[in-house]
Amino acid sequence: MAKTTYSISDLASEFAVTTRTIRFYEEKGLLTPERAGNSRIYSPTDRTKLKLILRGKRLGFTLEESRDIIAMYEPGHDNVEQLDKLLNGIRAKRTQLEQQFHDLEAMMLELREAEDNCVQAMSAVTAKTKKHARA
Amino acid sequence: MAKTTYSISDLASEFAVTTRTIRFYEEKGLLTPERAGNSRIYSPTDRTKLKLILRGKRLGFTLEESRDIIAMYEPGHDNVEQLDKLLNGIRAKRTQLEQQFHDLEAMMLELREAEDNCVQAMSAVTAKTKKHARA
DNA sequence: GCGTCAGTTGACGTTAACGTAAAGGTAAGA
DNA sequence: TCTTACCTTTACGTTAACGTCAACTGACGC
Repeated sequence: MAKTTYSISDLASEFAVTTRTIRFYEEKGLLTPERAGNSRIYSPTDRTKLKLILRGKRLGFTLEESRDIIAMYEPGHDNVEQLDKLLNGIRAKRTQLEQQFHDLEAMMLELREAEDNCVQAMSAVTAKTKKHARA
Repeated sequence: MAKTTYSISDLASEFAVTTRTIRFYEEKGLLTPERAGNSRIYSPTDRTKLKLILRGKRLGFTLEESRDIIAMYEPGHDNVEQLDKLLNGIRAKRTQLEQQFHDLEAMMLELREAEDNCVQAMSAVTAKTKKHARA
C-alpha cells in the first residue's frame, strides 16, 4: 500500500499559498501533520483539510468558521449532547449558506445586466465614431 | 414629490450596523451623504449603496471590492477606454462569482450529507439507550 | 437654565491573517 | 568542502474593518 504524503512546499505550490500560510494554519490547530525529525509530513487528510480551508476562504469564511466546518465532516461524536450541538451547528451554517446563495444569485443577475449595459454603451460609442469618420 | 431621506441612526437600525460603521464607509469614500449643517442626510441612493456593501460583506468581499461593484452599476462612462476597462472588471467579477457558486454548491451538498449522518448517529444512540432502558 | 438625546470629530485600541526578516539545521550534488 | 535547496523556529510588522472612548455641539422639553 503506497502511503501518499506531501511536503509543505508540495501543498504550497499545489494550492498556490505560501508555506508561511500553511504553518500558520497549523499554529491555529487547523492542520496537524506528522513529523520526520524536524520536517512536516502531510497526509491526504491534511491535504483535504487545507482544501476545505481555502474553499472556505473563497466563500469569505474566517479560519474559525472553517475549523467548525471541518469538525462537521468528522465523526467521533458519541453522546447525544454533542450530536445535538453539532446538528444545530450544521443547520445554522446551512441557513447562512442559503442566504449567501440568494446574495450570489442577485449579484450575478445584476452583473449580467451591467455587462449588457456596458456592451450597449460601447456599441453606441463606436457607432458614433464610425459615423463621425464617415462624415 | 416627497424626498425620502434617512438619518444615520435610521440606516444603522434598519441594517443592524453601528453608526461608526456607516461613518467609516463614508471615510473610505463609499458613501457621500448630504449635510444639514453638521448632521448627515442620506438619500435612497446612499441607502442602496449601503445595502450593496453589506451584501458584499456577506459574500466575503472587501470594501474595495464593494466599491468596484458599486461603480459597475453606475453609468457615466463615456469613452471606449473606460468602458473596456469596466467590461473587463465586470467579467472578472462574474468569473469569480461562478467559482464561488461552485464552492457554495459543493459545501451545501456536503453539509446535507453531514446532517444526514448526524441524524443517523443520533437515532442509533437513542435506540441503544432505549434498549438499555428496557433491559 | 438644565438635562438629555442624537449627532459630530478626532484618536487610540483591537483582531484576523498572514508578510517579512533573522538565524539556523540538514541532505544532496559539484 | 562549499554551495544550493529546502526545511525549521522566533519574532516583529502590516492591513482591513471596525470598536471604543473623549470631548463637543445643537435641538427639544420642562
